Amino acid sequence: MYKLETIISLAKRRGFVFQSSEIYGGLNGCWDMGPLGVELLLNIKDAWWKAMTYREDIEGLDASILMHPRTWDASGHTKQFSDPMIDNKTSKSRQRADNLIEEHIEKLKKKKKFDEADIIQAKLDAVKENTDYYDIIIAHEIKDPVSGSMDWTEVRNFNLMFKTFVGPLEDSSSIVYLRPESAQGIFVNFKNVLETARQKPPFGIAQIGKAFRNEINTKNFLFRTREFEQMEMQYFVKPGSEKDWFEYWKDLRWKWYLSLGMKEEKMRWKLHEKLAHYANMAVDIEYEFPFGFGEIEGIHSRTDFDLRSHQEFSGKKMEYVDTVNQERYIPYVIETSGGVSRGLMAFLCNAYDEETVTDDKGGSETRVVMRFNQKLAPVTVAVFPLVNKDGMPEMAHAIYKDLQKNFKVQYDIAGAIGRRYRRQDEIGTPYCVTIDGQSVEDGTVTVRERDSMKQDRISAVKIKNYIWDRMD
RNA sequence: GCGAAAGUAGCUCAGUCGGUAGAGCGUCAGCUUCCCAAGCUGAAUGUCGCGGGUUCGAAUCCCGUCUUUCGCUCCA
Repeated sequence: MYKLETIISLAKRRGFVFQSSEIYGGLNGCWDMGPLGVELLLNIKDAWWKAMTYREDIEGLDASILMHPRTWDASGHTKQFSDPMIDNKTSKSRQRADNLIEEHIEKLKKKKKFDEADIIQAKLDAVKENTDYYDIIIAHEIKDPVSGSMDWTEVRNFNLMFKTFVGPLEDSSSIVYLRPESAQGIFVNFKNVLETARQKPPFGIAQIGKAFRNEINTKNFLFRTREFEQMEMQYFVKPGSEKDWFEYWKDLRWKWYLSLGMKEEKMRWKLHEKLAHYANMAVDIEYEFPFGFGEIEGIHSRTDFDLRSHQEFSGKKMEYVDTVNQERYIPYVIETSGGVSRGLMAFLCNAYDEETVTDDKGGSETRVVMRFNQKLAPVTVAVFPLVNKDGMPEMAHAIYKDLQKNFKVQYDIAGAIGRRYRRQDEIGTPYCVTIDGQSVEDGTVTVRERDSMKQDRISAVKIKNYIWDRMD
């Protein structure tokens, strides 16, 4: 297991990821994709888009980030997306008020004080205002688990949605939110897509887009950021069939990561024990990062919560009418939701490798190799003239220009050939094409494969097919 | 948000007692080189995170602030 700093350092050194606004000291938890990072990012999104939408039952969508404020009333975010927090003045610890009370109830149950536990539970269920949490905490003398003190502040709300204003007047009537999830853009367009794309359940809508959450704190490089991108697909199914489709998508999404070279031993399923208000089944795919396992994708069975809620709040019917079987229903939804930059970070960690290589003289050194899957590698092929003379640069450059029509290619003439190979290893380029003295005479080149460092001599005109043959 | 640590060249880091900055690697130019980073010559790159204070003088001492890392907390 390599350290996260090692990977961040390489990401910076080679132009994968930079800190946002770095020259001004950076902005907390915001990151920019450099020249190689953006290629990797686009390759991940492209692989996802093709896997999800190049099939008959899924349509694409790109919804606006700003949405009608009522959207968030319907989705539950206005209410549920703000956490009631309470601070302890003695220990300076901050707790979620509702969690604090729930823990207290658990403790009482362990002590077999069921009567008191039930009373508090009933009060907790009836909470309407933040002061209600406070009253429970004071009335039942709930102490700070850190200090044991009861020196609490009032309960305050921490809203995780970014606010901004539409139009020139910054008053409450013009408040809009940056979407905290991209899913709602799909739900509000359910009927539009259903009709214009002439689909019927089971079918899905896929979208890649940014979402924003004003997290209390950001963490672990790209893992938790306030601005992030999601790859989401909402699959609409007939109520009653959701369990089968849930299993279907679990299986497919797991295999998608494997198909891009993710190591299965680094992945695991995490079952949600506490379900969100909208879900009846939920699992995460987790990847083992250097700091531990973390979610990279969630597969959730969202029931008809979202569509039903939008129907209620908007007054527009969200039903599918099956004219053949003469039935109408609000579809159930299976959601697959992956974090793009979390995925990128997982693929970065997954690719990073150091190996010891020995040279002719018996010395040894460390070779840093990013073992990206060929579909994800930021640069697919690099072209080098072996030496900078005898017609080799000219031939190499012509091959470079030709490969550029189909691939992301680098041309490198600087330094010894071994150095150039290593530069490509460090950014994960799967193939290096070298033009040597024989090339100029018979039109063949050597293709060097990144992981094995083995070389094949092939005709220059066959390079593209050579790469494509290995792409699948 | 709390606690702790850190921030000096692109990266990794050194910098003594306070006297206006260095190394290795990398990068760039040229030479050399017929296959795996180590040859030769030369070059560029720093308001020492930012702001203030103390001092004749601050990378160094003090205060504030920002950022990062770790631990809590949080992650419907």
